[in-house]
Amino acid sequence: MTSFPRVLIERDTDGEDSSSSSDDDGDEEEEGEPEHQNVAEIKESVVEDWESESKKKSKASITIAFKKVCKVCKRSGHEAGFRGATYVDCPMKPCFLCKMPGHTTIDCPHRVVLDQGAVPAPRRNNRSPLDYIFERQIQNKIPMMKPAFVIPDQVDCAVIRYHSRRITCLEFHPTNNNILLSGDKVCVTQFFAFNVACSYDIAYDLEIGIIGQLGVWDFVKVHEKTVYGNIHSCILNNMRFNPANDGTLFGASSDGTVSCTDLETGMSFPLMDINPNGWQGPSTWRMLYGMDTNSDKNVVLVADNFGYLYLVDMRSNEKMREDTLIHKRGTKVVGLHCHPIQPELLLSCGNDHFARIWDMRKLDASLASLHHNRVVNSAYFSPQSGSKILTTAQDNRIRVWDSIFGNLLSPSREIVHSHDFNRHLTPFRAEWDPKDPSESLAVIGRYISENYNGAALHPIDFFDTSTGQLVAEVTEPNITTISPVNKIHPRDEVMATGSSRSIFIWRPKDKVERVEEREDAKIVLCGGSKKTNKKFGGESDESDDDTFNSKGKNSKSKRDGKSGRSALTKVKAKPMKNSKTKS
DNA sequence: ACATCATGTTGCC
DNA sequence: TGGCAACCCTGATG
Repeated sequence: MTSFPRVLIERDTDGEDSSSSSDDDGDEEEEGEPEHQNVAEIKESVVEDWESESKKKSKASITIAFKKVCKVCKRSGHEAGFRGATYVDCPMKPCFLCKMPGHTTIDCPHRVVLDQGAVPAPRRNNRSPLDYIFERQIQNKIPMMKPAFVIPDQVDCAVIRYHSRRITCLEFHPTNNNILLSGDKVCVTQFFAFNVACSYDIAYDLEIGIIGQLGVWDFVKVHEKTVYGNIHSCILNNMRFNPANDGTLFGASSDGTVSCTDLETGMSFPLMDINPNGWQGPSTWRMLYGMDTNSDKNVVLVADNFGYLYLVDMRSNEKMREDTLIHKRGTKVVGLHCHPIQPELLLSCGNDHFARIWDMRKLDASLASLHHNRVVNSAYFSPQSGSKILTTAQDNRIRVWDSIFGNLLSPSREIVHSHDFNRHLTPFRAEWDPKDPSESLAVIGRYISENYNGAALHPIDFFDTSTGQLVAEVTEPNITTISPVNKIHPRDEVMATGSSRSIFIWRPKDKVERVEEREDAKIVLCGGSKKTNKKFGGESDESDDDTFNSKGKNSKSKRDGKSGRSALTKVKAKPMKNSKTKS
């Protein structure tokens, strides 16, 4: 409260403020805001000490100042924001975590603080007879001792500022264990901006590709300071390796093509173009989002922003069937996933608040529709048996659906977890640990921060979805940014994280060399200036050839870099043009 | 320690 | 259905 100014005046007429106070829960006109009814008087430059104001304006001075208002609800008397490393919510809004009114995240029952950090509610639904049946059945099948989860919880190496924009997807190489692919995305509007302020149709006429970046990084050779440069590709919404040839990668692109990129050369060619007639206006321009490959059927599956699914033969590049509407017409299909065992089964999810299970032989009706309250960011079959489905929705809930022991009408588990939508962040997606034999470990980054000894950090959460328990929250003091993209290695005890423009490789603590050893050359700084997070990329060793070494010092100063644009040559991510031209 | 800005999407009307 | 605001913990930069 020391941050409140002593003298307050309502900032006047933000047109929408009145509307915002009306649209959000007009029920909460509590006595905490006596001055709200007196705005007119206050605007008459009645100035009050904020503390006495709460005691009903007794005196008026002449001083004029601006009243501090809450940046969330635009009202006075409180202020949302950080107090040190703890974020204080606006009390006028529903809980930012569970979305229920009446409390804030600090008091949220889904954010019980134990030791340090957040523990979710054990589960929302009461146990049903199905649960007990499930337990009895599964107990006969699994070993008595459930193997312990392996949590890669210590940063082993990192590439700082690898990409020029935020990272959108990560993919481990299917055969080379040490290769990580990363994609970023230049937004269409930015594309408009720097390409002479043109629009999509002009770009189309000019045959300008929309540029996203594809990074290929050998994270073991970071020691030897070898980082492959970035390969330009078209804007990637999703990528998958070609199951028949791990040297090529398929990409679903917003330009409506399925691209096939050769990782050696960086050359790519379109497998399919769903805008064969070119630009007919934004209402008809189709963009591809969800994608997966099916090696049994030799098809690439992609889905677009109008709800349609397309199948392309990988070898002949022929479309396999008529375009099929699989989600509400006009809504984006953001995710596709093929069942790991049964090649006919397909899972899709999209902006119509549904995830759907399909039999690919009979796509006119879905086998099941999993309803969510908000947009579904992702939906994945469990990696081994495919019997469970993990979905992430924008209502801040992770759901597990059981196709064997559950009825799929409602999730078998709901975990409240902070992963809100934010236009600046890549959408969060909960992902299975592909190595977990019990198919229960899932990872997802957390939006809201926790105060870790004075530092506001956004952990990466590991859930045991079979119990709903948070089993690990992984943090690193030097990663102060949110980590929406996380991928667990399919074979090694490794996890990759994309956080803002940087990539981090985690391993279990006992598998990481001691810090003294790794300080030498495990953090590579790419591109831009070196103002980065504290230790990572801190002081640079400019005498080095093409990378910066991390010194692990200056963990205090966040902006301690000096100049240092010079020393990055071949390693760096090519900076995007950042022209300010706008029409 | 601030201010600014980039600029996507959802959901409502 | 199309148009249009609101959007809460961003992150980089100056």
